[in-house]
Amino acid sequence: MAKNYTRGQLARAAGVLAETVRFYEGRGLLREPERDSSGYRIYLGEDLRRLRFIRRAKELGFQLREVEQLLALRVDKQPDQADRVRFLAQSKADEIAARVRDLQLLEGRLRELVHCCEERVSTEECPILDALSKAGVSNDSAAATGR
Amino acid sequence: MAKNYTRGQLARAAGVLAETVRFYEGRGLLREPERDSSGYRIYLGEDLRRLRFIRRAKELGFQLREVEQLLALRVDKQPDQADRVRFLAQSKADEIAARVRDLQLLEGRLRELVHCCEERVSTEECPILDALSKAGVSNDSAAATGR
DNA sequence: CTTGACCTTGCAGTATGGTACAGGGTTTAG
DNA sequence: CTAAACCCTGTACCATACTGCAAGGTCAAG
Repeated sequence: MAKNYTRGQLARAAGVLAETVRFYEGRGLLREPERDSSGYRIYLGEDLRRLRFIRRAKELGFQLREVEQLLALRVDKQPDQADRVRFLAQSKADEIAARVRDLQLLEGRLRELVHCCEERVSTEECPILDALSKAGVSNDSAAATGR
Repeated sequence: MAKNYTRGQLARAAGVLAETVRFYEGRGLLREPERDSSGYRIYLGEDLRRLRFIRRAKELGFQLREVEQLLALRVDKQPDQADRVRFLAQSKADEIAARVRDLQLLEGRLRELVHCCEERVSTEECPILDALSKAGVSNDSAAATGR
């Protein structure tokens, strides 16, 4: 029982609009599907899985370009590209791990804030700004000359 | 030693463009700063912390509207609003926790993929699409009528 | 006292990611 | 057999978030 879907059915099943499906097809995120005798798109279960992945990944804060990269991470029986895929997968995994750490930091601050509210402590003692103070690309050294 | 910054210095110290600072000011994400005798904006350390928070939160996948909400989570000595703040902080924390779970799932899949590459296993056995298969809003039941 | 790097304002342009028609054909329920 | 609810294509429009430019003022170095 391999079901097929029309564009609208696929969209509904994945929780997006039908127009979005066509947009993703244009962007190359979804393949160009087979057509029936009257030109209607015929989608399969794998398309649904893919579309759901795209939607979920977007919700996690990835841009379409990044989702594209994630979806491209398949070896496709060309073992000479395995090293490239491995490198990309590792980079992406590390990047996600860093993101998780920051999100957990922020979550911790928010939970502290909840606690402060319960204890009616002034917010000054629960600063949320400190949650994300990692350096990153920012170059503090070059600035602050007093004026 | 409380340093002040010009717009450009603040921007550089936070890792954004000077024009972005003005844009954030217009959006209300940064306060309207004091001006010196010739109209130049004078920023303080707290502005830098705030701008860095905005940048980092954006990198974590929050929209400016959400960043605004996060930054608004202060009680400001009005204890009657403490319950509202507590509720918002809790919701946001829960939301982040869910996001973390999904990201960790995806990270796990990527690490598996790395392993598959090392072992030269076909990617068919390391499907990344399964990483994010949670239901969410999607209503599978209504679709798939075969045609 | 000029040159270059900054600052000011207002406003226009860009990139991303959809979202919404218009004008037509198809399919299915009553 | 008609009406609703789909589907097709092309194209225009939208929100979000910047990003750049023009026209001018300021400031620090040489």
